Amino acid sequence: MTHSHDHGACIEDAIAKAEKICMERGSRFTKLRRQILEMVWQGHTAVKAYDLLDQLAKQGGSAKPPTVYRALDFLMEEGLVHKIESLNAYVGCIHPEDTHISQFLICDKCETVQEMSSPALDQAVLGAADNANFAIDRQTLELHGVCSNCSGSKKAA
Amino acid sequence: MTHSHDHGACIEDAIAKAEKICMERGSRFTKLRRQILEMVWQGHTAVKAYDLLDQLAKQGGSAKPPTVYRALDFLMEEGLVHKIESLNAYVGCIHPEDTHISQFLICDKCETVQEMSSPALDQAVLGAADNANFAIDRQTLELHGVCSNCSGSKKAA
DNA sequence: TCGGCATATGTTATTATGTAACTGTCTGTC
DNA sequence: GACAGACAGTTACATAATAACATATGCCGA
Repeated sequence: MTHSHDHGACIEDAIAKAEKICMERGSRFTKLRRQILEMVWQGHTAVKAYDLLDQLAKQGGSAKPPTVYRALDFLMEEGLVHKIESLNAYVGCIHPEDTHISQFLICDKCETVQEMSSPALDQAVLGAADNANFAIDRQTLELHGVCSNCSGSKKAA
Repeated sequence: MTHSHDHGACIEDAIAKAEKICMERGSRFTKLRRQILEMVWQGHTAVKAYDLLDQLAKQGGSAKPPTVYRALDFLMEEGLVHKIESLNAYVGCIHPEDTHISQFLICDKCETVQEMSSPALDQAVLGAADNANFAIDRQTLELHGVCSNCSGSKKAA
């Protein structure tokens, strides 16, 4: 997943999708928002708000927290970024074009955050909530552990 | 769940279990820790660390953050309390006697936090991780929405 | 019973995370 | 160009959590 790949392509792809989505919805993908989104996408790890702040500061400006948080709020509303609650950090969404439930595999060694989409898991979550007659609005599902890269294990063919 | 019930019994039960568990393990269930645990159990909602701090302060002392956080750390280590990551708040565990994975239904109306235990969901989580060849250490599974009490809906018989 | 160790708590200070409220600025529309 | 609405800057603060050191407390063996 995270190992050797052309990450530049990931970033470009993310930005292109964001542009398209905002265009379609009539939301404004401003310079600042693009900048923040690019920073969030600097890798496949979750990025902290204050790290974004520092990076902005280094680029010359005198950025303050609200600047970053507002941009992040916008990006989250548009589904371009997710917040990882257990890390207080933010990660780029890999398929922002369709609204979806987000479930994450978070490697505590390499810090890679992998967004999952498991229909079976979705179903199980819905089923469990339904059993309790609970109407889900949003969910936080974050699995911490060690990814296949770091453990060196391979999926049996 | 949370509606009319003898909550005093819940608290007593929680404290009794905590006492027993700490006794068995040789951990010290001090006055402060008991006090914090009682406060966490003041209802079936998640409680914020700084609210605990305020309550301690009102009881006369001059409590500072580390006092509360250390007690919470202890209680979490012993499995007597869980942290709700999406709320930065803490809730009493309903069955601390056996170590278990924690999954929560969090009502955004009445704020009740209900701890779930769904084997099917457990299985689905394990299955999804296994598919990605991911070794889970710990998980955060928090479902936000509206509980059956607040929606007025009832489970079909 | 006393000394001493380990654990628990108190205290001071600081760092990390996030928001409120007000001000200025830009952009598109009429 | 005047205006409304959205965006960004700025100041101040609120909330969440930890580091580091000081003090107290309980426990155990000599």
